[in-house]
Amino acid sequence: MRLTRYFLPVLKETPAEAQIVSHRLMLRAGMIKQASAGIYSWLPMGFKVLRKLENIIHQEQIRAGHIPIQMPIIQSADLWRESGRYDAYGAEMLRIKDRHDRDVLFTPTAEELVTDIFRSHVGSYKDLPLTLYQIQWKFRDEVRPRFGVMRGREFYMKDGYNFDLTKEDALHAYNRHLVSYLRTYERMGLQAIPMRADSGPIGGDDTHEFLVLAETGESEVFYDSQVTDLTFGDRDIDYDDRAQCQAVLDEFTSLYARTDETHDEALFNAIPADRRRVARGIEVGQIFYFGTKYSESMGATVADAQGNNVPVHMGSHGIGVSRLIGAIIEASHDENGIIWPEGVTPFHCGIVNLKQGDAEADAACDAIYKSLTALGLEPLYDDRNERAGGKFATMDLIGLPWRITVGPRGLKNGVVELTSRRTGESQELPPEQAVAKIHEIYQNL
RNA sequence: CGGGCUAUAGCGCAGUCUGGUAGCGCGUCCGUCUGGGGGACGGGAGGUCGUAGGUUCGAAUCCUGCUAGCCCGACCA
Repeated sequence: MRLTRYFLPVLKETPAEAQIVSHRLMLRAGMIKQASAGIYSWLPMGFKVLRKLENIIHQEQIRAGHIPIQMPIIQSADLWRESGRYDAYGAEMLRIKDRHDRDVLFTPTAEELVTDIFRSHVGSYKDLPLTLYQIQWKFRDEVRPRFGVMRGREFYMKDGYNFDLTKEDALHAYNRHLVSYLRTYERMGLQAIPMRADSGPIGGDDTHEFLVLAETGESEVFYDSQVTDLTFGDRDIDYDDRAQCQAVLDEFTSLYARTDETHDEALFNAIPADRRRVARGIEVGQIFYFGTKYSESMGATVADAQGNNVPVHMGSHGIGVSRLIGAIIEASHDENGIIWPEGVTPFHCGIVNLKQGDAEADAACDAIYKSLTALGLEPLYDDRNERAGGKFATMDLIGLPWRITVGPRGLKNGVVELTSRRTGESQELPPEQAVAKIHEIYQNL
């Protein structure tokens, strides 16, 4: 993409309404525009990142054997009365009347709807296990939205629901979700620590929240420092292998790691003092096993092998997609702007032409642009007639992980500059080698 | 939902106390010179001062209602 043909409304100054760094940077980098309190339009670059996260989530969910669907955002109140949550949910649920004066609502979550789909079409244990998920806009009418997309009212969320014959099967589904979430967050360049959590209004027995450590996190967290040494890496996983999935869960949840909701001072103090950590975290996902809570109230049963109708065991599992963008920026930025991890960056690299209009510099930039594009990479070429300082400032702000700087001075020696946004380190090398290097970086991702 | 604050050009702000020609910086548009970390000079465009009413010869400024947004708390993915 050529910057002169793109829509990237960057701001030099910070809008007054933004307090925390991710909100400020998202506004300044032209990713979002507030439409009203807690509701945002996603401008091209923000939308691009959102799509990248979504793609990673889809890939990892499908890899785990889970099946994508899409459910409506406006739902009838009837189903919610059936589960008893229409009255239980409270003012956070946005209730609307349609033209026939029927009660409808903007979905805050979809247990009722997915359970209705299930009970309409599934009747036998032979159809299990089944996990359906969607990535869809949700609405929770927060009393006080804040922190930009991290605590909006409208938010984009992956929500998945497993249906299993037995508790053991459902716990395996729970473990599958934990494993797939670990992989998902790592691909996004994030460390998200599973912590024992409280089940809240969704209800249930087993639940873990995934937290990204950040000073601006809304939750206070307590953990054993060894937990941050754990990485999933590129290990092979067989999602049908129960023992293997269980082993991953054990590995990642045995060390002490809890939010303030479930914090246990005595257990925490049993950790060697030098490993005790108290910090703040941003919740970016949560997994639940809640058994037959909805299947019983809504009659979601299957015939088991003996021909008895039994309620299915369920769980639900969420990833806050839009808030993840805020979390990634909170975890990865400096005083000049965002630093995108390679896995989620809106463009793979920036090309800065230091002297727009100079025949040689223009030609070299065009050639680099074409080479990168031919390799399947997406560069952002700053071809504006701006001075170098302005172009560098924009690139730093929007945070592309790699930058190729092209100027007449370097071209005289046959070189361009390749710079890492994260480390600031630069190397001079011929244009073809810079292209090859970028290609290599993304191939190894 | 309790407490506090704000609303003036695209963004950041001054002007309000003490009523009298609506300003500054950045951005933006045109031109010239520039050209390796937000450059210089010259010339433009852009605001019914959130909204409705009131006081007054006269209201961005004083008074009242309303709306929107922000911060702290309670709540929450």
